[in-house]
Amino acid sequence: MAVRTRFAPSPTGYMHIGGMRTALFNWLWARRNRGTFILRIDDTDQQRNMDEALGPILQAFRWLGLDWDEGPDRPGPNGPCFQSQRRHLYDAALQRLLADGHAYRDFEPAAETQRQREEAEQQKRVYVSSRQSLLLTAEQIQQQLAAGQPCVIRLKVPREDRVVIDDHVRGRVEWDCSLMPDPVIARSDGSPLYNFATVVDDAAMEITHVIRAEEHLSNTPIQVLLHRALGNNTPEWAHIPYVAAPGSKEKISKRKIAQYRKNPQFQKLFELGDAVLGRLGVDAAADALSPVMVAYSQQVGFIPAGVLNALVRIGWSYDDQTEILSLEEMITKFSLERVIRSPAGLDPDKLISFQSHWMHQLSVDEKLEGCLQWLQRAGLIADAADPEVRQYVAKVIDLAGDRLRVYGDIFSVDEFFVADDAVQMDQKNFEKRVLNATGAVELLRQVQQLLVGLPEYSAGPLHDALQGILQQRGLKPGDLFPALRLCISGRVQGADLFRTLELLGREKVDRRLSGTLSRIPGTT
RNA sequence: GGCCCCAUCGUCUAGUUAGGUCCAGGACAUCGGAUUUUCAUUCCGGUAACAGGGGUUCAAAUCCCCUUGGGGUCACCA
Repeated sequence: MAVRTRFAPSPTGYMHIGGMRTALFNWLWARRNRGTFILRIDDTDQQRNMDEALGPILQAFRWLGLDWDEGPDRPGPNGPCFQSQRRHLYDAALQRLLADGHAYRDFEPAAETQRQREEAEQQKRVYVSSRQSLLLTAEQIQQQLAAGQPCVIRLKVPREDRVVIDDHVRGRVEWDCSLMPDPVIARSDGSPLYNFATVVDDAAMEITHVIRAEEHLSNTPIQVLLHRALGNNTPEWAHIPYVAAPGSKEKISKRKIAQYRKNPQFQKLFELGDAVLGRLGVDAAADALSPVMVAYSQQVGFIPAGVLNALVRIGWSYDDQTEILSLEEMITKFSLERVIRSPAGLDPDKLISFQSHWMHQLSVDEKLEGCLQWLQRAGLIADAADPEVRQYVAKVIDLAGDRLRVYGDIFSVDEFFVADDAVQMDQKNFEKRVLNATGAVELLRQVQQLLVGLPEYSAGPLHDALQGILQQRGLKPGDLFPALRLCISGRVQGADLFRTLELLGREKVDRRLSGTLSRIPGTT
């Protein structure tokens, strides 16, 4: 039978990193089996603006290159992919269940049910539904209905049964039905609940493998029972571990961002993110964007290959060696059997490491397209289409080399883009290397003179000339290079100094040197 | 609390189904060293783990039991 998997997010307005990992596993399983991947929208409880809430989710899929065979924009042979548009199916199934006696109308007031629940808990007794409404005769039920008495519809759990599944990752898991309350499958307004709609749709869409996070494991017996009651074939199950917060076993959550900021393991990612997002005018401290969301990595300038590689290795491995995998390799190598059982924490450091690896694989042209976008959004370049700008940026990228891990890292060499008087000076090092270093200022003046008159302003000659001064004066590289770099870029560290000088060019270097040196008090 | 799940270096994991080749392998992080004008990269090297206790066995990270710990879930949310 052809494999059909689905990922069914509810439109929340953002794509969660953990959900993305679940989606990836579903997608991978479908692709590796030449099956079908379905994107279904679980919007049974949503009143908000669909476009707005769904947009970011589809956007995340498109960005990462996970395509769907059936989805919001392309209904499958089994109907639309919005649950809100499949109501007739749920209604029909409900009628069937009611007629068969697998489900019943429960007129018990919610407060009363709640009371019983609490009472059972107090008495340390397992709570199961009272089923008082089952005592009603058909006439009584009609009367209640006619009187407008509200009721929910519950599945009548066969209490003498057991549910046993053979989960692809967890193995055999079983439940005793005598311990289960009758789950509500339709609200008093007749609308279906998640567990019910899911089962109806999974069956209608002929889903063969339900691959979802472990937190759904407790929903499984209910869904199995529902499938049985409906006479469906039960899909195969694979409950993958949820994605935990770095260094913990707790499910990673959007609400705990403030906590994560204090987490040393999250340090680097936040530093990277803050630096980039700050430049883009995005308030990273606000709730709107956080590392828990897929959009965060995109905004910071991660590339799909890096994110995908990090995601696939959370809770899954191919063997004891393979770390680097392209999407294509994942497709051929992925298997449910090698999904790990215990929760796995997202490792921000490893994310960055995978990202660096894949970024380094990109050609200068590919990096160029990305960096141009970031530079433009930060207002550091005026026109990304301008051939001269493009050529210049390409050179900067080449010079930056491995320092460019994410597109946003282009901001770490912003000395190539800001105005001469807008260079941010590392004041502390400036004092140490220039102001308080004996003879530094005088040396820099001599260097400035030398550079202005240098016949050929390129890395080689620049190197030779500067080395020449050092030799002449019996100085070490450390006496000049950091100081010079500071004057022209504001930083003590960076890419090759001579190539930096060359790229910046004679005029800029001279202006920056003049500007910096003129601000030094007590000198003329 | 009930039900269910999980437990190997700081982290992600290999090894557990078929016990021996594992005084436990890889990757990231970290620490040292080499290269380099600095940083980054690259290359070498180091530190570092089978939660605890009982069994079974000639032999257990691997099988069984118990304990402990962690987590998920218990809605007219998804």
